[in-house]
Amino acid sequence: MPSKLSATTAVVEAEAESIKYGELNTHLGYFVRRAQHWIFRDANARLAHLQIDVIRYSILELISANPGISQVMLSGALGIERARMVLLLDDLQDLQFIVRQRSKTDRRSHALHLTPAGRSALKEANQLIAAHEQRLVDRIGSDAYPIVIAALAAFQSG
Amino acid sequence: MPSKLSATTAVVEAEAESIKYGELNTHLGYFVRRAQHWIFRDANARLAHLQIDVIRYSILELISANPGISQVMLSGALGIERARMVLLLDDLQDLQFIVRQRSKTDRRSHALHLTPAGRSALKEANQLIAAHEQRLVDRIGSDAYPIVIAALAAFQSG
DNA sequence: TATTGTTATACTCTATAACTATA
DNA sequence: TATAGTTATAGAGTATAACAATA
Repeated sequence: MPSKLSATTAVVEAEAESIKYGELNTHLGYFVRRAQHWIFRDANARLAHLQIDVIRYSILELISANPGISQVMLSGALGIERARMVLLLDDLQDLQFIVRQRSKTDRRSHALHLTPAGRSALKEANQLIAAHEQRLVDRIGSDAYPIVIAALAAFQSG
Repeated sequence: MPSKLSATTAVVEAEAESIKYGELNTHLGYFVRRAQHWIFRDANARLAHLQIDVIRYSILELISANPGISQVMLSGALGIERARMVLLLDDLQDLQFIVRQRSKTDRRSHALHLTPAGRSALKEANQLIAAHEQRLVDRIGSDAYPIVIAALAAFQSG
């Protein structure tokens, strides 16, 4: 940490500190938005060299946990429109991390699977994300962390 | 609540329930994303008839709490690019909720103020948001709620 | 030279609608 | 008729760069 800031930076920080947040200080949505911004920026930076971001990582993880899952089920599970999922899966297919197989029981749908390269990338991603997660624990406290996860899980449905 | 679901819906729900979330169940970022989606959808629906959303509401609240604030300070406080802030303020000005005044001390910057209509809209918005917030408390529990707010406040800086 | 507000551009994400092939 | 995947389009959000007025 620098013991001395430039005059410009000091002024900006002093001004930022003097801002009053009013009712926003009592609104969960405001804090959730700031937290998401911070978390995604940190996680995306860690995943960048694998050429994926947290959204594409989540897709890899879900295919890994549910081999042969269809595109609509994947879309529903992650809250992503199926039209957008097509493009995201195109990216992962271009990286040769996944394959789309015609379902044998319903020829309209694709059965999604990881390739060996996809499994390897996911393994590394999970290590990077574990380090990221530890940083979050350190930041909010190991006592509060499980409470926050349990509380936010209330928004899983509906 | 319907006592009976259509066959199609029942199948979809059964499939959705059988999905495994793997490592995602241990990642704060995943829960934060789902929570933000839920919270913003609920809050935006409540604010819709005032012709604003949560972002524009936050701007009104910050101008109210900091009369005469400049556009860059507002941008910095809310984490919105100043180029985007211009268009958001245009919207609020078109609604006649705010005015841009030339600063007397620095003619480059605008001093932002609420109009009477803006104060009135903000007052109603704060009531709508208070009801929304109570719904959040009910959903995550009044014991966990302050812990979650305090924990997520750790992402305010940096 | 640097900053404020502004305009412009490109990219991403979201939301819809429509098309095809299958069921 | 309905569904899975796809394509296309429009609107919103994000990120940059550049410009005029002002400091």
